[in-house]
Order: sequence, then structure tokens, then C-alpha cells
Amino acid sequence: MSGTKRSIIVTTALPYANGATHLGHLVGYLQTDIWARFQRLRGHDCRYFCGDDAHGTPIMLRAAQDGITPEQLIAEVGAERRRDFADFHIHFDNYYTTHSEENRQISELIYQRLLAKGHIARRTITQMYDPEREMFLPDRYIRGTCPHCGATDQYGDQCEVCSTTYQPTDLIDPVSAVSGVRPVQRESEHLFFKLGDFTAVLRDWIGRARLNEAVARKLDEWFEAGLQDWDISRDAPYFGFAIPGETGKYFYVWLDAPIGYFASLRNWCERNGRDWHEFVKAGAPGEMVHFIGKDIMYFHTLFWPAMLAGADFRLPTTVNVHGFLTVNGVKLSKSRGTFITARSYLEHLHPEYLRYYYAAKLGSGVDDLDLNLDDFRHRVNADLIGKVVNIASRAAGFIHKHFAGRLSDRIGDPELLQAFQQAADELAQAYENREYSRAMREVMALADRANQYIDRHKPWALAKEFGATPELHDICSMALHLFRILVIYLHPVLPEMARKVGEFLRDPELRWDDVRTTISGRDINPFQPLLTRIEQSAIDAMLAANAPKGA
RNA sequence: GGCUAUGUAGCUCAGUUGGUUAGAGCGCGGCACUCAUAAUGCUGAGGUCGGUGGUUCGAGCCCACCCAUAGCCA
Repeated sequence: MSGTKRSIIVTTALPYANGATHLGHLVGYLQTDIWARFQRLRGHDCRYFCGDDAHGTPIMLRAAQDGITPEQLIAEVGAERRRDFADFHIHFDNYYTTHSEENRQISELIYQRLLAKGHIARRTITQMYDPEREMFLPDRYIRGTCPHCGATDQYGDQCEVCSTTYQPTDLIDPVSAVSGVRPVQRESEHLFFKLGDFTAVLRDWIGRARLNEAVARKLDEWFEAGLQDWDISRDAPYFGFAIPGETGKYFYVWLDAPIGYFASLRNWCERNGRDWHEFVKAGAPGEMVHFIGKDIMYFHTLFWPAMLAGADFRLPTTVNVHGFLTVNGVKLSKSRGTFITARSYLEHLHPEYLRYYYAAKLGSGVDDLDLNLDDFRHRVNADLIGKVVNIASRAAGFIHKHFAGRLSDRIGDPELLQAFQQAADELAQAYENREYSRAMREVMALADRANQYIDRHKPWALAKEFGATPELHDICSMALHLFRILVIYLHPVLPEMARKVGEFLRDPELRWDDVRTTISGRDINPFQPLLTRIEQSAIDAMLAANAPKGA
């Protein structure tokens, strides 16, 4: 146990319950899972909550298109998500859904508190309406000609050709993407959350939240522009929660989505005999850490903390923002074959390859992460198989052949052992600060030193010349001590490998502080291959499975 | 269009408050070794740091403009 025991709630942005999990999704979940596993290995209470973001117009329309109910759609997608995440060894303490009774209750509670304190305004707005489907249309469901550059078939909010932003009413020849008819303008009364009421509260919170510098700069821009009211209602038909005291009005999906973190937590508490208030009440002692992508900063750094403050809940400890994934330098795109689904990856490649590769490239910033598939193969093969696993592979044979599987009770090179142990603090700091790429570099530098140690002492030559000498015993045992420490350092990233190594060394825990001890004199099990190389053919097969149809 | 970021060897990335010949890993060449999942060790060749112009005794690191890329504009 390192220092005081911390109580930490972590979340990753809830995935929207339509469409398959892809490798872009995994950046956030793996970043979070590694952080949460690290905290647990250190002995802290760290609980990871997530779930499906299940509401909104896209899900309603997608279900209608598939001829099923929204409930059926989100159940199917939810089952897939759980499998995908579990197969990547992402461990949630609870994976729930925003379409739940807990979420309804908390959403209503927060809304009513905001309403009672005068933070809700009403205003009539004009929106595009599809007269055939009898529904208001979100901007992205209106297509038309860009008023700025004249490009045809553009979305209702922004032109993909000239990137101008505009209102859907500005489009030339607008068409409903749902029915194909020309939408009409129609008035409707909407409810607004008065975000500006929380300007001082938010500024104060941001000063304490240890946000990334780039994130803080972006926030400054938003503050300078002034915080505007947020439209939190949508008219029927809508798949979501009805707003209490209103007729035909529903909470906008983004209102109840972050509340889903609390719903997931509450559901877990109810099943584990805990009171969820102890985690979320104003002034609650523990930490609450959100991991999100850079596209949804506004929701998590302004709307969400303001809602919490207005409804007398605790505020987040911090919000960690990551960038987007590119594959071979281009963004995920079905037509370019870079939209690689989690499932297709798992059918051809081991999940821990990707966990390691992402870790090797993730820093604390908002930079995008490139999955370069050639680099991926070379890097994983060189680091994980060539360097790390190889250490055990080259030492274990001697231990079993000459020493009946028992390690020496002497330490071959105390100074080197100490150097490995002393890396713990720096590596812990790197994990804590989400500088995983730094941590991986340091671990691989240590792995190099372990291989150099073996080369310098040439156990194969000693065995050939002198047989089973104490020196041979010490050298090979030493290599395994070093290997064990490396695996502990990699444990948050490679939990399955750590488990296998725990069995191999008959040392099942392999927690962070175990680097301080050794397994001198212990009997170990025969060495089994822990991880095999990435073959180009596996990558080719995965790419073929995601290739655009007809290409 | 505005804003916030990013742009460093073939690839992926580090580069602390501006200061001697710009670093790492992978890949590539050479040598050694053969215990190991052809893995390992030693060694070498590759960048003038997106572009232009400034500030400074001195800039990858500051300023201006430009180009490319990403996200946001609720």
C-alpha cells in the first residue's frame, strides 16, 4: 500500500448505443481501464462505471428503420458492447444504461432542483419540422445546398466542403433526411438551462480541477464568448425521459447522458449494500475522475459541473481529455477501410497487442493517436516478444533443466535489482499522470538492461562448460527476478499476461508493491509461451474483413 | 470564417524556464552470439526541427504571417 488509501470513481464517456464498437472507441476505454487498474494495483478503492448512452433521435430512427423497438436496439447493441469491452479486458465495476429507472429518477431530481432554484428558462424557438413524419428534425437530419459555397447534399449545421457553420434554415433547397420531403419551419416552446448562472462557480471549479493546459485555454475562449443558455428539451416523438410537469416534452439526450454515470454508480451501490449519496453528495471526500474525447469537452467541463452544482451534488475532481484515433494516418472511414471494428480485431489479433500499443503512444494531452499498422506489428513484436517475454523464455529453460525448477536463494546482481525496484516511483508517477508512453519507454529501457545482463553473463556458455553451477543458477534466477518486476510494471496494461506470469512464477498477486520483494528460492512452473508474434497475415485478414464492400 | 491544438530522422514519437556537434524506439546496413517464440548484444548510416520573415550574442523552443491536419463553434 502506497500512502493513504484513496476512494476513486472513474468513468469513460458513455458510448452511444448505435453501431459497432470500433478501435477509436477503445482509445478512451483502454486509457481509463489502465488508469483504474493501476490505482487498484496500488491498493486504492477505484471503481470504474460506464454504460450505454441509449436515448435520442438517432436511436429512435435507427430502430424504426430496422423494424424493431428502440428498447430492442439498445439491448442488442448493449450486449455487443459488453462482449467487446470484456474481450479487451476492460473491467467495469458496473456497465449500465441511461435507459434505466435509476437514471430517470436522478434526471428528474436534478431537473427539479434546477427548476426550483430558477435555473430553467422557457423560450419559443423556430425549428425545421418534417410534416410527413410529424417530427422536428435535428440539424444533421436536414440536407441541402450550402449557402456559402453552393456544395450540394450538406448537413444542416455545417458544410463538409467549405466547413462553414450555419443554421439549417439557411440551407438552400433543404430536404428531410428522414422522409425526403421539404421541411417547414415551426415554432415550439423549449426549456433552457441557464448556464450563465454558474459562471463564477465554473471558473472556481476549473481553477481547482487540474485540467490539461490546452483544455484550459479552450475553456477560456468559451468564457470570453459568454456562457449561453442550453436547450435541454425536445418535442415528441422522442426516445428518452418525459420532462415532469410538461406535455410532449423530453429531456435532450445530452442532459441525461452524463447523469448515466450516477445511474451506473447507484445501481452498483444498490446491489452492493452501499449508499450512492456517500460518493456523490456535495463535499463527498473521494475523487470523481471523468475520461472523455476532445469532441465532448463542452458537455463535461461546463454543462455537467454546472448541473451538479445547481442540484447540490459534488463536482468532478478532474476531466481527462484524449484525442482521436487515426489509422495509418487517416481518420476512421468505412470507405477507406480504416473503420476497424473491435470484433474484427479480436477475431484476428490478441487484445493485449492493442492495449500495449495504445499505452506506448498515449500521453496526458489531447493529441490524436495514430495506429500505424506496420509500426504496430514491429513495435509489439520487438518490445513485448523480443524484449520482455524473451527474458523469461531464455532463462526458464536452465532453471528447469539444471535446477529442478527452483530459483536460487541468492541475488545475482543486487545493484541491478535495486535499479529495477527504484524505477517504481517514477513509473507510478507516469501512470498517475496518464503519461503511459513515458512509462512504456522506461519499462522497455529496463528490459534492455535485463537482456544485456543475460548477454554479459552468457549462461549458455557456463552451462556447456561447467554444468549446473551456483553461478548459472544465480544468473538465470536473477533474470527471472527482473522479468517479474517488469511484468508488475506492465500489469495495468497487460492484465492477462500478468495473470499467466503469476501462474508461471507461483506468485499470483503481482501487485505494485510486490516489486520490493523477490521470489528467491521459490519453485516455479514450467515456462509456457505467454504471447506470440503478430503476423502480417493476421493484420491483412483483419483489414480484409473491414474493406469497403465492392472495393 | 473564428478559436484551441498539432506539424522534429523512412515510420511512431521525446525534446525541461531559448544556449556547446537535435534524442529514443522501430525499420535499414555491418559484426558477434546461438540460451531464447529468427529472439539478443555491439555498431553504423539517416533529420537543420511544415514554410517565410522577424526578436536575440544565440531559437526546434519567443513574435508575425502563410500552408497542412484534427476538434469545437453548444
